[in-house]
Amino acid sequence: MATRTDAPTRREQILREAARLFAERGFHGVGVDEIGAAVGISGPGLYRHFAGKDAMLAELLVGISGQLLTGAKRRVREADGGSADVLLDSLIEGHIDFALDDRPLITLHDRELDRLRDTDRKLVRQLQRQYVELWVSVVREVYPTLPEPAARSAVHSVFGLLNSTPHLGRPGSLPGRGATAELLHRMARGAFAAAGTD
Amino acid sequence: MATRTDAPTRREQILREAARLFAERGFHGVGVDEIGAAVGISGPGLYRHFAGKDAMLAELLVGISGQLLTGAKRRVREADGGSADVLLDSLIEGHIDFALDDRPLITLHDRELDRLRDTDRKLVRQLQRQYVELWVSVVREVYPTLPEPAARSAVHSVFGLLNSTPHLGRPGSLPGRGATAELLHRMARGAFAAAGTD
DNA sequence: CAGGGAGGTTAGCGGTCGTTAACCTGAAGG
DNA sequence: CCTTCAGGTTAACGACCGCTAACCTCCCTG
Repeated sequence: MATRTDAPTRREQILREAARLFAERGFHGVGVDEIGAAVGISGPGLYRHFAGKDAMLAELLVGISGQLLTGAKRRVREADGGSADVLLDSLIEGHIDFALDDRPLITLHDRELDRLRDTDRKLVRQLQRQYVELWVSVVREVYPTLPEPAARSAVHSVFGLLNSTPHLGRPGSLPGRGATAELLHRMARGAFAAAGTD
Repeated sequence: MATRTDAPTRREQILREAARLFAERGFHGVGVDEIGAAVGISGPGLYRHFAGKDAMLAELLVGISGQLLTGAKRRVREADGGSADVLLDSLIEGHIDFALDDRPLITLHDRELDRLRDTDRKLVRQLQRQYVELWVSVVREVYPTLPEPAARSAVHSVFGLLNSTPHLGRPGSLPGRGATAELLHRMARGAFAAAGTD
């Protein structure tokens, strides 16, 4: 067969397996030997690709936060001039896609942040904050009576709802990806609507 | 028999601090010396009260799951003969109280389960499953058209929403405990309503 | 008032972990 | 054909961690 569009580089392979293992057993619960074994090399061979175990986690978390924020900004741009209501649906859809397709990353993203070095942690926190604030502004446009602190709480809570995908049973026991995505979407909108209705 | 308002025993003190530390830095990220220091004794002194570090986590997780389930069963009993709608509100209220008052435990409860020994993990899983199924049956009574798999997914998602309290900022930056509880309650009901409306 | 248990202490052992050092190898390039 | 180098290997080091051993010291009680 012809080479695929992008053969996954070894770095990406390592990051993928590291994410899975970190999500399963926690950052401190996984040894570098295990990560190496997961990609067919062993232990110290990883140091040809990363400065250390911390660097893998940092790259994962920065990547996640950046990807979420970039995607959200793109959606805002594409919806320019449209209704805030449609934009909110778009944001929800994007977040659900991410939560369903990259469960290990979603798990890491709100679990292992404190294991980062100061500089990396601040960067991730900043990206996450921008993402939240973007949502908050859209939510407040859809529900103008909702005070900002309540809107921010509501956004965090809806993230909790959408990020519950890892608890939803392994893919296969679900009613199907599309049905699950739609259910989550409806629930998120329902939650926001309930928050915005005094 | 035991009086109800005892001064916290050393065991309880240890469990409390261990829960906080485990939630902050992860089970593997906390050393026994730190736990000891948090209660004013040092390291190995903990072994006068617990068989080991694992035993502390086990007691915490079994305690959480059991407490949630017991509380839910009590609420079902007290609501006997009443409407399922009121009962669902009662369950939500109980879960919110727990999520707001014991944030470290809520964090541990869905994060460190895999660090348990087989026997303990199975016990915790069983308690959690009973708790979920209790919610599912109540939700299906309130929204009879909702299929069981969808109801179960909805329950897990609402747990994700309610358990988002640790992300809501330290207590003090919130609009107040009562207002936060009410907001979470409304959002949970809104999410369920959206799930149950085809 | 002996003595024994509850609840501490410090020293240290054995194992694990992240990381480095030193070495190997196959393929590309002039 | 020789060199270079990316990408591996194994050995080993130092730090840390969970836990045990050995010992101490109150306080309660018969």
